[in-house]
Amino acid sequence: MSRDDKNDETTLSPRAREQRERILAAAQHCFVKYGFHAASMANIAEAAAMSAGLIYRYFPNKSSIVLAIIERQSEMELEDIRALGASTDPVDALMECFVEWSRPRPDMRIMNAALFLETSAEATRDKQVANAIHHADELACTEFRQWLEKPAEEGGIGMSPAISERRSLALMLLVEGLAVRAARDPKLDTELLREALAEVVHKLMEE
Amino acid sequence: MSRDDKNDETTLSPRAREQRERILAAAQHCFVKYGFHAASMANIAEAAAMSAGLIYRYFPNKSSIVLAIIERQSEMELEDIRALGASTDPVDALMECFVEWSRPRPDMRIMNAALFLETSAEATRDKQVANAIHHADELACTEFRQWLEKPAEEGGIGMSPAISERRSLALMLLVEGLAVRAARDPKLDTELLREALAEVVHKLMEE
Amino acid sequence: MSRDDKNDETTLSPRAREQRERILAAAQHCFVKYGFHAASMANIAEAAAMSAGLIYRYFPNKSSIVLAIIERQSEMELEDIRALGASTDPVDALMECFVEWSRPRPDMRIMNAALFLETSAEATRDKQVANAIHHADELACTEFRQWLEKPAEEGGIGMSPAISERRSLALMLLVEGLAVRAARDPKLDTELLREALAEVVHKLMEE
Amino acid sequence: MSRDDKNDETTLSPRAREQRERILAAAQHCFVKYGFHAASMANIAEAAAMSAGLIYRYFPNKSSIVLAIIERQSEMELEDIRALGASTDPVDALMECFVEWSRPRPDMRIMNAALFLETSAEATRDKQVANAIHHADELACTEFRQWLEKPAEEGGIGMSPAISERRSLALMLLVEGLAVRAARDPKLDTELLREALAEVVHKLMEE
DNA sequence: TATGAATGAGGCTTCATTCAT
DNA sequence: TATGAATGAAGCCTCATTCAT
Repeated sequence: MSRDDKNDETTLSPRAREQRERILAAAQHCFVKYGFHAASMANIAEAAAMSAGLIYRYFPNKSSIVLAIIERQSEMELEDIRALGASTDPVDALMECFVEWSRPRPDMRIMNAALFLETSAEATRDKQVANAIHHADELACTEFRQWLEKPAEEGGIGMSPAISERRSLALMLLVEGLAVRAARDPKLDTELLREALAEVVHKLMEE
Repeated sequence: MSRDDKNDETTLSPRAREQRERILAAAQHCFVKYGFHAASMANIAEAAAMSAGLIYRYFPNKSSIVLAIIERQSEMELEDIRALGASTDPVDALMECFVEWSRPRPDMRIMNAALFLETSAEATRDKQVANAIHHADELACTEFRQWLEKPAEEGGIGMSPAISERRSLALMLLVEGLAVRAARDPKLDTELLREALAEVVHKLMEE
Repeated sequence: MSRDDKNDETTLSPRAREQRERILAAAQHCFVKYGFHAASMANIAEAAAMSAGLIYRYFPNKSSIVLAIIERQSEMELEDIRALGASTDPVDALMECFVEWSRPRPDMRIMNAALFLETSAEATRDKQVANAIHHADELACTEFRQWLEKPAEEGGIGMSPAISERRSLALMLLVEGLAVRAARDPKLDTELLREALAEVVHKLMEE
Repeated sequence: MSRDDKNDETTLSPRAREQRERILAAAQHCFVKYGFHAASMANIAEAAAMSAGLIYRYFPNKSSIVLAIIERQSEMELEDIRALGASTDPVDALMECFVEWSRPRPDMRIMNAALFLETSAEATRDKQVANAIHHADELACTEFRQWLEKPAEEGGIGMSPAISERRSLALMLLVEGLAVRAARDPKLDTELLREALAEVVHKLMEE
């Protein structure tokens, strides 16, 4: 969370912000394609159409880029979850997630299954990543609970906190399992998946 | 699956098989600790208490070790799933998985959450890994279905194939979500998790 | 000595001279702090509160700055020696040198032990530096001799040229040894040093 | 002083010791030629006729090589001082030092004026270097004092400790000044230098 | 005049892999 | 069979220098 003031988004010139964005997009592309470790700064530089040296004007080192990507990714996850709550049919929202995550070249979207899994694995080894992830997960979990507890008069289910605690966890397992599936079997029969999801999700939303 | 004949397990001398085993155990240890890319051949050689050069007598290169580890891992997954079916209480079996996966140093066991996730991510990029994984997943899924469909007279639930197809998929999502949780939040409250799992699993086992 | 005409001090506008001065002061500061090689143009630019690019309007490259600093330094050395001759007690003057040279942050003064030593070492490798230094040393030596030979009626010692030739060399060894000491042992007991210097200097000033 | 056990000279294989020696000789050569910072690992590798990577089997990084060279150099300095005490005429010994130090290519000897000066300058900036140097200087100073205090019946001067404290410091200044001269003016008239040294040294050896 | 973004070469270091022994 | 020395390519990063603005 604590960023170098130099790169603090609030004090960045438009140009600098633009460049950072370009680099992050390139990095995201390369990380998806090769993985965090296998992607080289040269790969990223090429994808960003700039020299490798220039990247270091905007990021102090490679791992800060990784971290920035992880933070961005976490934000996307949160948005996904919010979309899930906002959608008429949560199953549709989940399916959309699956399809997007398993797309071979998700250029436009930060969230990507392989990245998500690698990030999760990295949390096991890198304290900084672990912290970033933990924070993101807390937000995600809260979001799930608020969704389940939203009163009926607001169009929600109005689940009791005692139950929502368990159910939100179950939902997280499901969503994260979806990410694993997206990576391991991107060609999974979507109809079958939809049915399976529909069943579980509905069971989980009953009081 | 198509292995170099030289290393085909059926033609291997006992000595060779032993050495391969030693190397794989060491590699597993290192991959868990550092990740596939960050673990070096030197790390593995040291963990195996042999010279780096010797490893190349048993494996043509690093990625063949990775592949072998992935295959072994898949076998362990299968065993986990079988244990799940065999246990009196599947929830207990799941909890055991979670605890083992999230252990900081699972020296004795091949299956490990971080490894599983990294492997899954790698499937996105490496065709060979993808194939190995796909095969493993099919076996796993079949196992789940057989468990759900086991006739009542044999102590099973006797679920109908039409339903078990969906439910086995849901179970996989759950189990794989568990792996993600184990990596992202190893200190997760196990009591809460048990309750959440119990609820979903029981719902999924109802006709 | 042969400078680029563009930067010849005689043809420089006051503005340009001012800028050069600012750069040199910054460079001196950085060279003392980091050493000739470790100090970067970016460091110097920051210390001079100007852009890196602008420096190149006043100096063709980094090594020309190094050379300019060396020349300035030589001038300071000469002043030190003159101060030594002019002071009532040469030992006091030497002590002052030592203290200034070994100061951690001699911001105001160009002469600095570490810089002096690095410069001397560089003379071994760079012909231009060697020339600059040789010239400076000749002036310094002459200064010493003139001081020793100054007639008694002018308040001097009136040493004979035959002897002053040797003694001035001995004095240089002493002063330069002082620079080495300042770098190697800046916390050297100044009282002891004063006594040691007093003894030798007085012996060297006897006919 | 505290070395990595792996590189502890007492546990090194003959081969390893040989290689370390080869690397150090090459490094010494390059450091003299280019300076500590300007000499690259590639330079050293080439001079040692081995690949750059191989150097890292024997030294963990460049600065450990620098430190090793500094330690060796300090040992040579000590030997020089001992030779000075042991020689019939200390002035001869000093002259020999000067000549050796100022040789353009002192391949056989570690001690070299430029290296000595650069080391001294580096002590200003690097704590590890400062420590190594401080230790070396203490030994050197002790050596000087023991020489001056050696009783007459053993062929010494038998100087009193009170005086030797000052005189040994003066001698160090002189010797170190000699190093500076060797770097700054390697073509200095040796006859003149000898006379100058003879005079001061003899004065310093009188009670 | 002044900026600072941009480059490209080069520096240090690691590591999979080979090979003489 | 086993070692571990050796290599070379590649990775990350820094920096003097240039150039469009």
